[in-house]
This record gives sequence, structure tokens and C-alpha cells, in this order.
Amino acid sequence: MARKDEHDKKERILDAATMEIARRGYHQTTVAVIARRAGVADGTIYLYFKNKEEILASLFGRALDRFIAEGRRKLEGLSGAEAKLRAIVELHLTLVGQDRDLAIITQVELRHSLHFLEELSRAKVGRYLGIIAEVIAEGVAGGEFRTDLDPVLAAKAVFGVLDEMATDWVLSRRNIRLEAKAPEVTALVMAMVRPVS
Amino acid sequence: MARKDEHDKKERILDAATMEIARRGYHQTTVAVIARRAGVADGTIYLYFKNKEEILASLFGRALDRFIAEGRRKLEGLSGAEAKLRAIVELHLTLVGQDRDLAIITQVELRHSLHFLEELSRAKVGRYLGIIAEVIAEGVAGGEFRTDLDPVLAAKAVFGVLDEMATDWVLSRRNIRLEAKAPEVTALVMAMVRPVS
DNA sequence: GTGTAAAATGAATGCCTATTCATTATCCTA
DNA sequence: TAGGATAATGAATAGGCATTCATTTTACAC
Repeated sequence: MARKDEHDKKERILDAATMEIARRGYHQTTVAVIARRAGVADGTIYLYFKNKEEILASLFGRALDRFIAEGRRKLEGLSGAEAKLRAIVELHLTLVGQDRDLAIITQVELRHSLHFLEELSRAKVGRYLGIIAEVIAEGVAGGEFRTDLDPVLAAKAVFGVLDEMATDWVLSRRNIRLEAKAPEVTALVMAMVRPVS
Repeated sequence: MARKDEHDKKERILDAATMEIARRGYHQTTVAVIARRAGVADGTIYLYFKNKEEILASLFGRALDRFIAEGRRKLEGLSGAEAKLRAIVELHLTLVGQDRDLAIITQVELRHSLHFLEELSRAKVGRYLGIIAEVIAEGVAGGEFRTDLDPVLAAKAVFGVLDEMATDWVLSRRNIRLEAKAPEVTALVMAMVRPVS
């Protein structure tokens, strides 16, 4: 079987898992139901994933890779820490707001156990936090931001704000677009890092 | 059996559940193991709780009630929105940092399903966010804070920062005290709401 | 078109554990 | 202290589902 089909099948399984897990929750979603939606046999899942939990991990890995790739691309074209930080806020809200199923998984289902979250956190989210911290460090060094900021701590704070907005959006049933909050959220984030004039 | 003993037994079950769930995670913790640690029979659990999930919910309810009670008490003695907001930050970090087992549950295990989180969020966390929003509104009205703040959104941002600090503390194995971050975190939070002078 | 390897299938297996409920112990009143 | 209620017990039940693997299908080279 060609490389392409193989790739497609794996993708199909991940897409199916995203839909089902978002609707039923990780623990209520059986491997059988994922297989059915993906149009493969139950056993086929295990040709592509070691076990059920690895599906969840791959799901998130794939999403975060895309997320970070797009982020880097957008950031490259910008100069100045403030512009970059604004772009991060905008991008975060836009990308999370783009796919509610995926958002449900990243904001809720992913956090289903300490062990799992620890692994994920170190390996993946750490990269993202690192990018934010770098931008803040750049701003501190260049005098755009307050000089007494600890970039690592400030990055966590920024991430906390964005993550809470995302979770709130997922939990609220109102049908507003997450992006719509970008201007206000950006203002709050910028206030955290701006020098007191 | 006296009212007191009954209460004690329920408390014992909740305490046992806190320890076991923090160590193994909600799904790996069997009702039998909670019963054993609490020193009761498996069936006894069901005299006090409708089912396993209700144990988790009660656990959190009890903790948040204490949390909010202590918060209100501390806040009463203070005047001025800035002082209150500072107190909230300090209190949040102090109380979460006081009990790591409980923190593991609130920051990780509690968020194990969308349905569960939705209920919890509306019923309980909403109260807490409301208190923060009130304080911010007071500060806006009194000119202590920026007048263009939306108190509800700003409260979410503040909560996001605090929640992320708590989660980070739970996931990091380093043995620092969470309270130690209070001054820096307070600075970040105050920066969000302070008027641009 | 035949043979071999790779991929896919899905029924069967085996494990796990929440919850129930018949039985036993304890409490309390008169 | 009798006996009716209330509380506690824990073995048995019942259902659920991840994972395996013997078998079948497909791909492809010669």
C-alpha cells in the first residue's frame, strides 16, 4: 500500500477520533466507534496507534505542530516584540476558535490525568511557552516592555489569559466567535508587559 | 448514629478520596480503594454519595466553599479595589499552594469531561469569577482601575493567570512554594487593571 | 496469473470495577 | 432489655470495552 493512502488512513482515524471524543468525551468514546466513523475495522486502529491513549496524544501533537508552524510563519514577517505578541494573541484565539471539536479536546479532554498532562506539558506546550517567553525577552531587552519582567513567568501569565479565554469559549454555549475578543484580550495582555510610563 | 459521626464518616471518605485520586488519578482510583483508606466498606460509600462522580463533585464543592468563605472574610476587612485584588491573588496562591493533593484534583482531575466541567463551571467557579468581577467593577467605578475595562472579561483574565500559575506549580516537580510567586504575579495582575498614567 | 508479503478484518478474549442488595450489626426508645 | 429502625457490610453481579490474533483480502513483482 502506498505511502499516501497510509497517511490518509491515519489522518482519517484522527479526524474521526476528534469528532467522537469532542462529542462524547474521551472515556465514553470507544475504539469501536472511532473505527466505525473512520471506516476501518477495530483492529486497524492498532496498526497505526499503540493504544487508545496514543490516539489522543497524536491528535494533540498534530494540532500543536500545525499551530506552532503557522505561528512561526506569521511571526517571521514581523519585527518588534509588541507586534509579535499581538500576533500571538490574535493567532491563538483565531486558531482555537476555528475548530470547536478540536478546542473541546485541547481545553477539556486532554487534561484527563496528571500523568498524561505532565508528559504533554513538558514535551509540547513547553515549546509554545518558550516561543512566547522569547518574544517577551526580546521586548524586555529592546526596551519595549517593562524591564522588571521575568519572561518565563510573564509567558505563563499570557498563556493563562489565552487559555482561560479559550476554555470559557468552549464552555459557553453562546455562539460568539472567539476571535471577536481579540482586541480586548490584546489590550489586557499588552497592559501586563508595557512599561509604566 | 449521631449527626456528628455521620458527618465525620462523610468527611473521612472525602479525605480518603482526595489522597487516592491525587495519587492515581480519578479513573485509576477504584471505589474499593477509597473505601479501604476511609476504613469503611465499599457499599457504605453509596450511603453517602450517589455514585463515584459525586464524590469528586463533593470534594470540589467542599474545597471551593471553604475557599470562598475565607476569601470573603479576608476581603471584608479591606477597603479599596486594589487592596482587594491584591488579596485575591495572594489568597488564591496561598490556598491552592497549601494542599498539593487537593491542587492536583482541582487543576487536573476535575477537568476530565466536558459535561462535568460545564456543570461545575456554571455552579461553582462562576461564583468566584463573580467576586473578582465585582472587585474590578468597584475599581473601575472608583477610578482606581482603567475605565475601559470590561470587569467580566478582566476577571476571566485574572483567573486565567492565577489558574495557570497553579497548574504550572502542580505539574512542576520542583519544590518551591506557590505563595513565593505572589509578588511577581500580583505585579502582573495589577498591571492589567491599572490606568495608563 | 501466480506467489509472497503487507495490510486489514472483526469476532473472541480477558480484565476490570461500579453498583447492588441480602445479611448483619448497631442504635435508640419505651 | 426487647424490638424496630437505621446504618454498615462485602460478596456477587452485570456490563462494558480495549486489545489480540487467526483468517482474509489486497498489492505487486516477476
